Amino acid sequence: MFSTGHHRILSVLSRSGPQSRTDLARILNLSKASVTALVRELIEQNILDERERVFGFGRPAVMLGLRQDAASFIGISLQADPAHIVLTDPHGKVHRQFTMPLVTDVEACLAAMAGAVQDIRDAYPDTIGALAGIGVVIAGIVSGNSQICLASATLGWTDVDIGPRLAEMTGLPVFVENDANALIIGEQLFGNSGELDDFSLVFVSEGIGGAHIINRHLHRGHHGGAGEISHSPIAIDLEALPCRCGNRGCLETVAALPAILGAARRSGLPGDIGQIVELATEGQPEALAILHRAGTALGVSLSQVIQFIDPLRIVVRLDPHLVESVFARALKQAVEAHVLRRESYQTELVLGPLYPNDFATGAASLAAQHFLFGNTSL
Amino acid sequence: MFSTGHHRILSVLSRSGPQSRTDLARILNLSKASVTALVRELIEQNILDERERVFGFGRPAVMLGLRQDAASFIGISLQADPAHIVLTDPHGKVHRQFTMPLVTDVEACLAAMAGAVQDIRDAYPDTIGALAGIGVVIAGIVSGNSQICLASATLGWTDVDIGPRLAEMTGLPVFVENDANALIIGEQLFGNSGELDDFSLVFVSEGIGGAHIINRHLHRGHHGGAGEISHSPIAIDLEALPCRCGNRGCLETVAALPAILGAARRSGLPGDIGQIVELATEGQPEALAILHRAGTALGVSLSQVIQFIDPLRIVVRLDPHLVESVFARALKQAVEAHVLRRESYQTELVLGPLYPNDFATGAASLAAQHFLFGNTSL
DNA sequence: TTATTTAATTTAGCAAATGAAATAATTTAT
DNA sequence: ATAAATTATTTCATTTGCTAAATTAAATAA
Repeated sequence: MFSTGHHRILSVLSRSGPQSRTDLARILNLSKASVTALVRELIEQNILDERERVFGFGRPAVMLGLRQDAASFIGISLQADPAHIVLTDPHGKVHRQFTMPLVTDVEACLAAMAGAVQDIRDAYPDTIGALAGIGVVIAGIVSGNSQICLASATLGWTDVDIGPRLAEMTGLPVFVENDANALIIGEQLFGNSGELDDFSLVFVSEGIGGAHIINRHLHRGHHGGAGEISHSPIAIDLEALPCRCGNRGCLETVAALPAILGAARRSGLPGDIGQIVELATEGQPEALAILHRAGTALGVSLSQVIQFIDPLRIVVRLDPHLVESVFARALKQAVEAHVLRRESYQTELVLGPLYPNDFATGAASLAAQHFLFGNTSL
Repeated sequence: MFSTGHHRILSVLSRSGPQSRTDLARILNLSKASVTALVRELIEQNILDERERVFGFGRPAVMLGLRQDAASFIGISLQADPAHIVLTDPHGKVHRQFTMPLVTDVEACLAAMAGAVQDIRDAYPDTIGALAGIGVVIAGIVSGNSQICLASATLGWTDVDIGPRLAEMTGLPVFVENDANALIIGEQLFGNSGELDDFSLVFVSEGIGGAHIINRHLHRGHHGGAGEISHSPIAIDLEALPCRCGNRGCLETVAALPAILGAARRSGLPGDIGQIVELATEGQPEALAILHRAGTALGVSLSQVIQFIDPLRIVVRLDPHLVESVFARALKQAVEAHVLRRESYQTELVLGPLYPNDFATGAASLAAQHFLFGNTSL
């Protein structure tokens, strides 16, 4: 349908906002003749439209923008209970969202997802762009391309081909991805890191997950497990707790949400993260210690990521309460202390809140990425 | 000069050995017509030649191979004193090698390198292929493309443009690269890991260096420092030594060659790695402990690399004496213990010797890679 | 010998991109 | 107001890199 040329143009417009034809030719190293032709076709297909004119010396440049109604995408997160479902446009704006109970039975889950898709289709005849794809997020391992869930502990699935099944049921392209990977694609496509060639993302919730964009592409690793960070051996000296992986002192046993809540409970503190953060802010010593230790542990792990991979930025997404807490300060301190001092340059650390919706939005970004970029690089 | 098509063919032949035209068409997803034309041009340029015929059912296939005299390459290692210089063919075979004292004065160093190149040119009129490029290796940070040495502690250089300077003096393309990066390109092009999409390499000598091939490409990281592993915080619990980076307990203070020799000296053992390994083999407790500790420390760091990046293989290059020692066994054990158990699959760990020559050969591979592959992927 | 099979080449042609010239829409200078 | 300059975009003839289909080449099997 669309050629690489089309996708390359969409890629630039999605990432850097409206550009003129001449800009595009320069950015993409294409001739102006080619850009004219490619843009004409994209306008005919109602993917792009002409925006305001920018006046300079000579003939004004006509800016070209990605239409909000070029297409729409459904994102489904099976990452936790309840499942979240969103409908987005190509810019990542959420137009509709709801939840439904997570069903672990494969057939029932497929039926529920197909039903949700049908509901959305019924409710949205054509006010926004035509539905162009579905993304599904699971916590677990997904095969690189065949869109099969190889293993998921939360769902209890092994080698389940939800991708092809849901595609058949809905008649739409379906993309399945691991939670951290979906989150980083969402950050790349819908977030603020689209211009970066290399960046990493780590999220902290029930577990700790990580993913890397390397050379503009998601780095899956050889068996799809790249970005795994939760079992970094971090607490050798401290009272190392046993981890579900069999070792002791893994990052997850110190810095994941359940670990923080568990430590708080053992210290007689309330079992709610908001309250714990508040106590720490008021100076309560146990709360401070627990959050400080968790932040430091994650910081040390991130310093390793920085040394090994040297990304331009690491995005850390965590509970909104933690974003401005001791946890965050300890994290930054630990990174400062453990990263080899560099004259010119420092990996940027960006902390932001993680909302349950974000996984579903990430899921939608998978479908959007495919629609906009095809298999293109740049 | 050569198109992407040519380079893609050379890439396959270099990596997988001789192939028929039909094989190439299948491997590269090209039409047989294209392969015929591209191969004809490469044969006319004396890059390829026809080899033996392989008989099957129908018409026999003519195998095509990369000519040993297609071109030759000079590799210069300024990684340590003395500097090593090699002359190789496109398969990485070393045809001539020698050393010269390392000079840290920039002008003197350039003059020495240019002189060495001229000597080689004089001594080798045209018995092997025409000289097609020069690679230079330094211990330090090199800018991504402009071939400028940004910083090197051993040489005391900052922002020195040896690449362009040497290119001007010799009239040949020059490629400058960091030591670990050159080593991994050498492994990819001249070694046994050419078919792998993702692998990592770590070497242990005066320091510890690492590099990653991701998606067939060298991953330099945003400021060229990717692969940095020597300052992983590893020895928190043990008697952590101060490191030149300012922290304590870095991997380098435990597992690098000087660290091992230093620990041995403090225990009253001889200051030679061969003797230390021999003592350990005989069961001498201090020697065993020192090597075991060093191997374990490196193993723990590598387990982190495996979790974060999930490469298909990690190549570890170290002193020949260490390859079959307690160090190696401890390293493998530590990796086994710390990597999250995987059902189907395990990152392969390959230990091999590191000879002083290898950096120079790696340097030559940089030039060879450019000659053979251009800027191509696959 | 003849049919079959696989490899390689030829041929005509397409799709994407290009360079150079032409056209369009402005601002600045006169 | 008009002409000159400037920059954006389009047109058009052409090149580049590839392909599909038919053809030729060189072998084996019957």
